[in-house]
Amino acid sequence: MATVHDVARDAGVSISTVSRSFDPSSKISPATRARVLGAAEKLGYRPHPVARGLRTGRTHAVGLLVPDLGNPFFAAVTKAVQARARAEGYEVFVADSDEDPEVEPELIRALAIRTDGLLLASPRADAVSLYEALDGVIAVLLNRELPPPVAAAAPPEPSSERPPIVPEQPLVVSGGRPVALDARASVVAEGRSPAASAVVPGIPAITLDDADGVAQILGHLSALGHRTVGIAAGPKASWSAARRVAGLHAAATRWDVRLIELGDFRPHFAGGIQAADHAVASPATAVVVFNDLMALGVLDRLRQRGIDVPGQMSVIGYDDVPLATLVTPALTTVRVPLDKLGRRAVDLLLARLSGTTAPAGAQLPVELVIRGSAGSAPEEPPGR
Amino acid sequence: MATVHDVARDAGVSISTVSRSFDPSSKISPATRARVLGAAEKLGYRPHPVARGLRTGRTHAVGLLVPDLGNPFFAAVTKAVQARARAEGYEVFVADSDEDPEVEPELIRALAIRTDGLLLASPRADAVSLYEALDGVIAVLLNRELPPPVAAAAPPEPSSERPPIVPEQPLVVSGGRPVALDARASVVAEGRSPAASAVVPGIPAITLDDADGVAQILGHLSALGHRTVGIAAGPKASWSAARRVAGLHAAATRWDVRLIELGDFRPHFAGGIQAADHAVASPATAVVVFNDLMALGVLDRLRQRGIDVPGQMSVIGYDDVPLATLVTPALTTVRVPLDKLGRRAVDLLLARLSGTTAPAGAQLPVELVIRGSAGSAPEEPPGR
DNA sequence: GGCGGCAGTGCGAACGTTTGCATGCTACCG
DNA sequence: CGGTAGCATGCAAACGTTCGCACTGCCGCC
Repeated sequence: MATVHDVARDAGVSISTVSRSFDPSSKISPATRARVLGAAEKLGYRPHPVARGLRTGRTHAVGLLVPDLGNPFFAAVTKAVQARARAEGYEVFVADSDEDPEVEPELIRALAIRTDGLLLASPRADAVSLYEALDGVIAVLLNRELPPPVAAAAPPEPSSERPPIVPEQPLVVSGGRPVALDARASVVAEGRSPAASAVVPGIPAITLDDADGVAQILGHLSALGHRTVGIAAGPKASWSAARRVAGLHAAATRWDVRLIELGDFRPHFAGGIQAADHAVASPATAVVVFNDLMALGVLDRLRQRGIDVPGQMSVIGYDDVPLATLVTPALTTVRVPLDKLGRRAVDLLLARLSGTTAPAGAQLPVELVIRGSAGSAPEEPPGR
Repeated sequence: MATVHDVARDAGVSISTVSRSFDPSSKISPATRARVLGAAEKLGYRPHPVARGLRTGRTHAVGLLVPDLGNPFFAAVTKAVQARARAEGYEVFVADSDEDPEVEPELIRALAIRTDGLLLASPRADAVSLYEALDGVIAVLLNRELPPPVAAAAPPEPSSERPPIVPEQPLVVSGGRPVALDARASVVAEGRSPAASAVVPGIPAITLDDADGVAQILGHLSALGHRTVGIAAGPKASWSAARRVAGLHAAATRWDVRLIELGDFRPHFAGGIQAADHAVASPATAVVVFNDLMALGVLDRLRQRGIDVPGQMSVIGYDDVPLATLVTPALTTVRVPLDKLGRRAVDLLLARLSGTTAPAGAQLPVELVIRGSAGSAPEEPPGR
């Protein structure tokens, strides 16, 4: 591999000049620059990223942590992140935690040490572990918020239990230790929920307007005459799962719908199969499912059991993965702007890295897309 | 971040000693080592990978190129690769080419410059481009072979056309330019095909025993009475797709089956939908599909068109992705050891990196798993 | 008792960059 | 015509490691 020295020798200049020739903001006489660039081209010189990284402290790489690459949701996010980062001259390290919250801190540390910043997609670990692991690292969350650790002044639980992952009201910090990232500006609201404009301190995050998403779902079901709907929730450790359940309860009172929590399921096809059995055993006439992968499982299981969708049971998913269109009946689901989610997260991270005063995050709007898997409630209550 | 200097000061030794304390093969008095390690622990010291990389020329990172992370096949491979590499102390960069052969060379170059070696999963680019881009880089192929560029002595085509991607007979190189990687040992055969033990020069590769896979498929279909079967092939640029088609033709003569090539399709659910229409329009009573994702599309489309599977049409997929079990009828498909594929590729790459004389590659056995989507041929030829 | 050997440690160079500072040169102005 | 501003370039240090080499004791052997 050619180095600056080789180029310098060939062009008859010093290595400083070579280096500067690659920096557009550096003043170099056009003639010299042309000569250097020519020589570099000839020798096939490319600046060595590692050496550059050592000197500048910038690796031009970012880390991405996902719970499961096998989930189309995260695969899509990864694709988007990777494409955007690369377009901005950044390479991306990917780590898959296999849905295990325990390993996340170590993965975060491993990624952080080689990268300029981290993207954490739906991390499953609890807030305390995350804050510990993220100490001193620049990060952006995707699809999760993380309020700063509570102030020591607050009445401390004597137990060493870690706080559960539950969506909390944006909390006003009285005297908490200042967050390293100083991300206290207000969230840029793009969604429709009024809460979107609330102050959310902590690590900057790109989230989805789950409240609005589930509200749209429930509104739709209510309009179709459903009065009893089941919730097939995602994994306990999922912030968005908890958040959506909370959102559903909020919306349920508004539309006078009775909610039945069918349980927490693994966010996979197989989890959906389980969920379907729970739904059938319940008086629900519709089931809202944590994600499309599960919803496809539900659909398949219902067909297997001879239950007509949407005639006897309506099913609504979340994410709008490509498969959703293609199954029969096509899945009514909530479209989330996956590529935008990834892109925005990268942009936000890069902005923070370059020191620009970036917004503390954003909440992206989602949209119910009505297809065939949800229909009018059956005339008489299901007699199964 | 603490550096060697901090640790050295704290432990009262020189930085060399600190560095050596982390190298198990270095002789350091146990007392000193303990003191150093203690200080390092106390200060939270971690060797800086970038600085280390600069000095040693080893980044302890590998690159992985995939055509599409959205495809469960590659998602699974990525997971496996990532897990294995991490276990061996390597981080992995992922690049997704979005099924575009054109961008692969640039992605390869970008990855290669920051990593110790590359894993190329089913690269779509032609051999010449790949060899150009891989000049001087250590790489391992997954699910594709790459014979070395033909010797200049061979009658050269006057045109500048790039050679198409077709599986070739393992070719005996008369005087080709020596392959940088010197990977000419014979392949470790794990499959059942006799050809598996043939000499395959070029870049080391972990492949699947496609010949055996498609032979099993055709044997099964033949036993079920099918005499006319359609082939829904994958993308033209896919080496394995071409290879499987070739394998099918070889097997067809053996079992006296008539093959109908339905066309090349995008390796997605949507591609399967197209393929299904082609199949229905043909006299085939069974269709063998390039991968499961497509096969699921076929299944769905057939159901939509009211065609019973397997009563009127049998469908066989390839890959055995998780969804295959869960759909109705469950997909008869070929199980490929995805995680093993990833693991072995990493192992092979790491072996080459460490200079151990590693095998030139391996071919992994595959296995037809019989589920519900293929059944006896209909009594009378399909009258559609 | 002297000396060779070896275990343990330190010194300093090197990896390929970037960048602050010094320097030389040109050109302009008084 | 001399001084100086400012532009273009070079010098050298620094980033945090690793590792070849040199050095210091100490032990044991003859």
